[in-house]
Amino acid sequence: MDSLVRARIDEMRDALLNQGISITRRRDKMLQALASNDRHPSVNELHAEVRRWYPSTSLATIYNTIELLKDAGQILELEFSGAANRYDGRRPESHPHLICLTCESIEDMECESAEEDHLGRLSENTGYQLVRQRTDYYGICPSCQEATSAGSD
Amino acid sequence: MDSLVRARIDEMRDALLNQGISITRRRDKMLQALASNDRHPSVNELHAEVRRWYPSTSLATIYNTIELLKDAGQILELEFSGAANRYDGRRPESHPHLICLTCESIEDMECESAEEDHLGRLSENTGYQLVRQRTDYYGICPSCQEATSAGSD
DNA sequence: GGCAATTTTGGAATCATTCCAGACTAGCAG
DNA sequence: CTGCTAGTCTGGAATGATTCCAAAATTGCC
Repeated sequence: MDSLVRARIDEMRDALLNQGISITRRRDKMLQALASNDRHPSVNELHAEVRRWYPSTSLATIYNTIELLKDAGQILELEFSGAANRYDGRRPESHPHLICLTCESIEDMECESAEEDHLGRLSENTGYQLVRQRTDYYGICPSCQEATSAGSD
Repeated sequence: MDSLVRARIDEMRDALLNQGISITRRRDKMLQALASNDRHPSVNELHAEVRRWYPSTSLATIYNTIELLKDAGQILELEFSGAANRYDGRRPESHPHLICLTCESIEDMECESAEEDHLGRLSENTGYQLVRQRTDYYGICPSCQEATSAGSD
């Protein structure tokens, strides 16, 4: 297993332990699923993954664990109204995403800037106590563009 | 009525007419509600407003009109999973918002930069055909901060 | 082994949104 | 004025993600 993945799992685990939350077997599998999946999985995908090891796992447990991780600041939730929410457990801090309107894939956008304490500065300018940010770019991903142009001629 | 509001209504109306969509009385009221409300109303609020004039108006009509406006590029939809979506009919192009986690208010963020053809440039960099962007800042608005500190001492 | 606290389950409840079939309306032709 | 047609609107049912809840299961500890 990738050492970065392992490090990330430990980070999540420690954060939960620090809040007095025990790492049960299901929760452990869920951390693994989150740390090793860069596709920004939905609750259903996480459920399916954990179920591969513990088939009796209920959806409620997945939702419950996500709640714990949110409280611990260890997961980023991308909300959608028409579709299921998606989760980023690899990089829990605010960062921009590229979202394909066709295949619903989501990937992290590499972003040079990320100036230091961006939220802090904006908080001063706006008077808000800002705690997080959401930035998403919506469009058609390269592979869906190909698929479309291939079919059209 | 504010002339900017009136101009915005005409803009939406023309956009719909250009697509062969007629402006019925309910739709007209809805355009007025959207153009004159800067609080980023939810479907329920729009429904209540249109109902003041046409009490038989059903929710489906509101959703339907929103769909028409989205297709015409005349409304910005802010999706949320736990709460109702919110709409910005005054500035349909992508722009950042300040969202209060306590009172759920949403306001436009004035933003100096907005460099020319930002999406176009990012499209080249990423390979995506980007069509819109979502940027939201989440925090506690000034008046909720006051309310909290007032109650705590 | 037994107790107490926590975790998990499964199903019901909630709620925004979508879907749909039938009722309605506006505008036009005769 | 009457009837026709296309488009609009209604009300309620269906959908689906999420939340809630009480009971069952599990865990850690004495």
